[in-house]
Amino acid sequence: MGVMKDRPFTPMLERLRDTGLRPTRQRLALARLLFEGGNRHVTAEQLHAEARREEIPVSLATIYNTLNQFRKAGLLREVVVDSSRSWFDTNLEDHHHFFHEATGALTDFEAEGLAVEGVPRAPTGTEIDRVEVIVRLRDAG
Amino acid sequence: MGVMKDRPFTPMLERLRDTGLRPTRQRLALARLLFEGGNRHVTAEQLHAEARREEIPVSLATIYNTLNQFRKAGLLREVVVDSSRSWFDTNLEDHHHFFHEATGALTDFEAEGLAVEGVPRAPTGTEIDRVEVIVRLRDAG
DNA sequence: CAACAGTTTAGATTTGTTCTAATCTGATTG
DNA sequence: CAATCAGATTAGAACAAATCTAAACTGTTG
Repeated sequence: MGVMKDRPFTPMLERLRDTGLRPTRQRLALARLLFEGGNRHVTAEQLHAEARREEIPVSLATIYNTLNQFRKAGLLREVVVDSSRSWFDTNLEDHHHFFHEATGALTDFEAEGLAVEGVPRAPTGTEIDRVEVIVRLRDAG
Repeated sequence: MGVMKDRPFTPMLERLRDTGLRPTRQRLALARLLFEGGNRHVTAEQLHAEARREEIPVSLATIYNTLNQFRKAGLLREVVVDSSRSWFDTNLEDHHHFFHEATGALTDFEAEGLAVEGVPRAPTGTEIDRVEVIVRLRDAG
């Protein structure tokens, strides 16, 4: 509801064109890594390493450009949980995150079933953009 | 409940000694900036600038050391809202944050009155450390 | 297929943070 | 109260993530 879900087989090429981004070799290849095969979280360095493994010729600068363009185009969301690097999340549905401090592992959980009540009103001149819930985990003891 | 609150006039010196940190000139001066005069949020650079203004001779390295030691000692909490820098919060009570994306302004709101319900159980082997709520704000339209 | 705006790139740059190793200082002890 | 020494501070180097630069390249359009 709300979010217009892409049909699973919309070719990447079309999806990119729709955002106004030219479907170049690099963007197409990165889009495939990111969007084919389920939701995922990546950092720029991770995606770069993965691209190298798949022998996709793409520079780190382009990885950063592309992640930011995809984010601006609404194809990705940034998740801020870790002050040392930026995470990007392909899951656009309403959801929240588990963050395991010890390992840096980031996992989604659906917002369905979660209720945040009693959020105070936004300060004058502002309005609420999004309520983000981060559940920080430690090893069970 | 839970959090042992310091009496407001516990001298800084004692508070530091209690944490096992030697009350040096620098730590004492920084503790005064941080803890006297109400709760606040600072970045390392901000605190350094402030110290310079007050003519407290302290290096940026010491600011970082001190903020991290205070955090480990439980005198400060780190707030992760912004992937470009670390914020430290002197408010140790149970509370959450407004974050105004446009200006970078960070504000507290009390957890009292807020209810987060339906948080799924923690993945096996882990347990919930803390549930953090970040209310991201945009300019009212 | 010419032309050009948009894209990619290597490498330099910037920024926040941590590290290093030399110097200094608060606490302890005789 | 002087000597000692673990712990603290420091300037500057080093590091890592991210952005910028300007030159080369490539989709698209006419």
